Amino acid sequence: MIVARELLGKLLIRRVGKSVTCGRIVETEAYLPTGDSACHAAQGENRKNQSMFAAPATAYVYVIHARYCFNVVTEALDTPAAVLVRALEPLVGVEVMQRRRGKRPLEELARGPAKLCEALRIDRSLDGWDLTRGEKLWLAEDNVQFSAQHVQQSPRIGVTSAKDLQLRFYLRGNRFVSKIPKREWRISADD
DNA sequence: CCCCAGATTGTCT
DNA sequence: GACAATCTGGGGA
Repeated sequence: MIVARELLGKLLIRRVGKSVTCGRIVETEAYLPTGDSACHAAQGENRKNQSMFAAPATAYVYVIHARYCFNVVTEALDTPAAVLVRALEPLVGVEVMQRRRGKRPLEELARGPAKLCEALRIDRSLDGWDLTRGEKLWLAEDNVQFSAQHVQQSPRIGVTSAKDLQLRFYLRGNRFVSKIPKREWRISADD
């Protein structure tokens, strides 16, 4: 949950051969190891979710509705928690993303968890990938400040259980965020 | 095997 | 905002 906030503003970088694509994280959701029925590991470990039980900074990539979604594992070994990255602001390799996603406006390239996976070509082969290796797929700091924007909190999108938990975080006013609630009811303190 | 959930998306009204 | 298309893997028979 803390990591979900910390990941906002960070860069997600992907290299496939010579082509590099990179985006700034503007929207995340936390999935907790306990008391969260929406967490994929709530029913214990299986082949599909086993990378959630891996070390922190492991990638957890799963398939849903015939699409991929990308998570960062956040807790210690055998404690299944992860942060879903829901939206990116495309920064590097826009043409490559457009080739992968079809020629769409900039806002449509990575606004949504499965859209960003298509734009960065993230698939199940990256499930369990160590994000600290600094190759293929990794995270980095952004030089650009976003202190002018505040972190907004809301319930998670699309979940059918634990709807009440406010575990989604996004940059208020950012045009690359996938969905804005009718009412923005709670603002978490900005660092 | 069969059934079906599911952290989605695109299209249509 | 409603809804159908899409498909993998878990769980039951």
